[in-house]
Formats: sequence, structure tokens, C-alpha cells
Amino acid sequence: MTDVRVRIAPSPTGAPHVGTAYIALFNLVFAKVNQGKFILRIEDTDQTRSRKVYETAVLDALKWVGLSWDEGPDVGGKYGPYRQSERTEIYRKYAEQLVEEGKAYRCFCTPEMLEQLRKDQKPIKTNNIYRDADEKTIQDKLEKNEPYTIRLKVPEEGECVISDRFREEVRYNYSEVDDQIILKSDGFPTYHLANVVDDHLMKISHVIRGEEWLTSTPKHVLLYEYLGWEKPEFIHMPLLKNPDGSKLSKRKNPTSIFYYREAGFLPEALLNYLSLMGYSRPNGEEKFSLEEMIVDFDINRVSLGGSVFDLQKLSWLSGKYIREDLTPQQLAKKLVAWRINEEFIAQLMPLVSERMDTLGDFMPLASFFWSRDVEYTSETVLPKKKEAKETAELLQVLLFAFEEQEEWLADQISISIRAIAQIHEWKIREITHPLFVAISGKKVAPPLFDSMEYLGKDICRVRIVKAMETLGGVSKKRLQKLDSLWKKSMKGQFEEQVLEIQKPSD
RNA sequence: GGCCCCGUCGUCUAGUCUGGUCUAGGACACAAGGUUUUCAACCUUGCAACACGGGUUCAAAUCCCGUCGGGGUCACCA
Repeated sequence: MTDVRVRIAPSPTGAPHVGTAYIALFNLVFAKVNQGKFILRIEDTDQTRSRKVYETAVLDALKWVGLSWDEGPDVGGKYGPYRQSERTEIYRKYAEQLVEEGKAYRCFCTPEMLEQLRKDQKPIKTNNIYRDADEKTIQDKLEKNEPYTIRLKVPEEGECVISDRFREEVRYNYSEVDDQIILKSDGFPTYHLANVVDDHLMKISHVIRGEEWLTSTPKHVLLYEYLGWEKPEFIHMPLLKNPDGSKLSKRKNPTSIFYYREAGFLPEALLNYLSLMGYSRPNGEEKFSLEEMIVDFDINRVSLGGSVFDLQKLSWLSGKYIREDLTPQQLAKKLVAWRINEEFIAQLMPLVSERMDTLGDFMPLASFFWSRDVEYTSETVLPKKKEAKETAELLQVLLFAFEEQEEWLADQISISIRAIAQIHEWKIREITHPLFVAISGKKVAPPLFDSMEYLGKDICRVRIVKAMETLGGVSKKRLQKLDSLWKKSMKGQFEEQVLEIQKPSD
């Protein structure tokens, strides 16, 4: 057997996701048990969404849970660079090669045209307008410098047979696969091209990834065949799910790894819990370390139905680690390293000093900074003259607004809140009231915006969601409605309003 | 909706490949009891599942077919 080389390929477009740690874990363990190598590659080909801060964040988050890699952008390796934005020339070369060989073609459709096609609900095989365009029109457009993408020529008939470790053979008809864009008009590759090229160049032997990729595997298989490369073995892992059974999402569950860090879960417990998702040890043990898992890991023991991420069981496991594995001294050290330290407390002084008469007043004032959860009733969250339902919905809109913020700083939080208040014609106080309670559990608390900043975005999101639920929640239907409303109009208004507020007043 | 994947207690799972040892085992949660100055932890007990229907077979959670249910995916996002 060839050397085992596997990889995790996160894209730095948001907070580091527990799903990334989950897939990384299984890749790492698979590599270790086969004396192979585990590679980390940054897939930052989406120029509009990728951010350097998120890249640092994924690396930090994965390290925090206790994962490490043999090759990656931070540790190097002989197959680098390990950041796709630094490899664009390579992808372009292969894309051009495919065009020359007639296995791909230039497409001059504009995003608007494609959008229209989608609206007309004729998505499959109708966007290949330029597939057989004659040389002259293409040359013509090239000379006019019209932007183009490169599309893969997917056969019009035939079958693609994928061998997946867990599912044996999965069959797809090429007639149902679009001519996929592999190179965008900005010159960057899409996932499909970059992924296949890198996996080949980096000698990846097994592609262990989430099941959401299963349906796009035919495109990847085709790419390997067109390029004349040997295919890796595909292993599609089951998905992590929300309690309602849908794919794990931050609206319904904390998905950011940092949430678990900020909320004080032990990283070894998180990793251990993640390994329980779809995997069981032969001896039935539930509490085990990464090292123990590696000893007798067998990927064939993975079970397929996606698993619901259960915070309660994770908490129990974390508690088990605290009780069984730590001496009082070690626990105390963990607490200090977490956020019971001078640095964190000093930060809070400006917020509380005026509200203190004695030192003993501090803890009651600030206790919510160290609590996993805060307690209150629905009456205390609800502002005067407002209905529970509208308040819950406003909080949801606020959550949308917070997602637009790239940095979680008091100033920006304040601006977002003021903008939302403006748009919905609520008094600031009517918004901050439920927020105070949601965040601190109390009506009177240290300054809200700073508190929210120090508490972190992930904790705040979870607390706001809880407040919404306390108010009776927002129905699934209504949520969808709000979501589309937000995208269609409110988001624009919000952005305008933000600019308005930021305008220097003279 | 098309295509694809999946289907054991509320949840995570063992068992399925290699039918019998499964009146389906463990864990979380929940309930009761014990222990404890209280609570938590801990211990004991309880609750609770083979999605449904049809085959094959002496025998099906396990093999086959159908139905239903859930999920994923259909972007110049990954």
C-alpha cells in the first residue's frame, strides 16, 4: 500500500467550526494508525469571504482541541505552499491544459445570466451555452477582454461510479451533473479544481471529508480522469446534526470551537465527545484520550447515520474529566488560564468600579462573565410596551446584524444595535433591556456593549438565542421569512444606517 | 422537486458483513431509592428502541424487495 497521507482543508470564511475539528480528528487518527501523515491546507480561494483572522483562528482552534499536523502553512512541508491563494498559477495551468485538450471550455455567461437561468428553474445542463461555441466567437470575446470562467466538460451521458469506503459503489448519471465552473473569472479556482489538483500534488491517499461532498464527487472523479491522475480513496463521514436533525448550524447550536473554549469546556472532553459521534471503541469505553483512540482505531467501525450533537452529554464528559483527571492544583491552574486571572479581571474594572462600595461587591456584579448560563424569567426579558413575539424577532434580526460584523468590539456592537433600533423604530432602551437580561441575567449590570465584547461573540449568540426561546421563540417558518427579508432589504438598510451613524458629526 | 445517502431507546451507540448465544447490551437525559448537614458527585434500580409492510428461512435487528421517514445536494461558497 502506498503511504497514507490525509488532510483537513478548512476554508477561513468564519469562526472555526466543530465540524472541522470533527473531520480533522478522524483524518489525524486515520493517519496515525496507518503511520501516515496528516496535512492541513487552507482553502482560501473565495476572495470575497476569506479572511486572514479566520485562518489564524482555525489553526488556534484546532491546536486548542489538541490536534496537530505534520505539514501545513505554519509548519511547512515539502509539498507547499499549503495555502491555496498562493498556488493560483498551478490551478490556472491545469485549467488551461484542460481547455486545450478539449476537456473544459471558456464560458462568457455573466452572473446575471446565470441567476436568470436559475430563476427559470432550468438549472441542469442549461448553463453550458458556450460548450460548443465556435472558435471565432470565443476569440472575438477574448479580444474584447470579456471576463470568462472555465467550465468542465461533463459527459452528456454515462455513469460515474464512486467507490466510497462506507457505501461501496455510489452511482451518478453524468447527465445530471452540470458543467461545473472550475476557474472563476477572477482567476481563482473553485473548490473542485483546487481540491483535486492539491490532493494529487500533495499525494493525498485518502480523502476523508463530510458527507455533504458526496454529491460533488463525480466532478472530482472526472477531473482525476481528465488529468490522468490516480484517484484517492473516498471516505465520506456522517454529518453532525442539530437536535432537530438538520445539519449542524450556529442558529440552533453553538458551532464555533471558540464557544466551547470560552464557555469553559475542557478541550480533551470536546475532542473525546467528537470521536463518539459515529465512532465507538471495541471495548465500549466512552472516555478515552486521543492516544488511546489511536491504539485500536478502525475506520470501518464508523457508523453512518448522522449524530445529533448533544450538549448535555458533552457537559457530562467534561465533568468527568474535571472530576477524574485533575488534582485541585491542576484545576485551579486551568481556571486561571481560562479567565479567572488578573488580565481579564483588570479589563472589567472600568465597568464595575463605580458600582462598587466594597471589594465584595465585585463578584455579584460580574459573575455572569464566568457563568456557563444565566437564569431569568420571560417577564424580566420583555421590555415595557412590547410583545414577546416581536421582541424575539427583533433579537433574531440583531443576530443577523451581528453576523455582518467582522470584529466583535464594543463600538461596533453599539453601532449595530443603534442601526437596528433606527430601522425598526424601537427605542435603544427597548433593545438594550432584553439584551441586558439575556447577557447578564440581570436588569442592572455593567455597561452592556463592553460586557458583550469581553464575553465574546459566541457566548453572546448563545445567550441571545436562549432569550429568544424564553420569549417563546421564533417559528421555523417565520425564521425563514425573516432570513429572506433580511437578505432582500433589511441588510441593505442596516448597512446604510451603519454608515450614517459612523459619519462624523460636525 | 430531481439525484444521492441514511434509518436500533428522546439522544450517542453495541449487535448487522459472517442469520440462532438478542425475552436487543452500554452511555447521556429522565424517574425512584441509597449515601451525604445541603447540593453536586457517587452507587443501585427503573423507564425506554430494531420505522412500516411483504418475502427468503426451521430461525431475521441481521439477507432481499417495496413503502414511509429523515438528511444532503442541485452557486463565479467551500
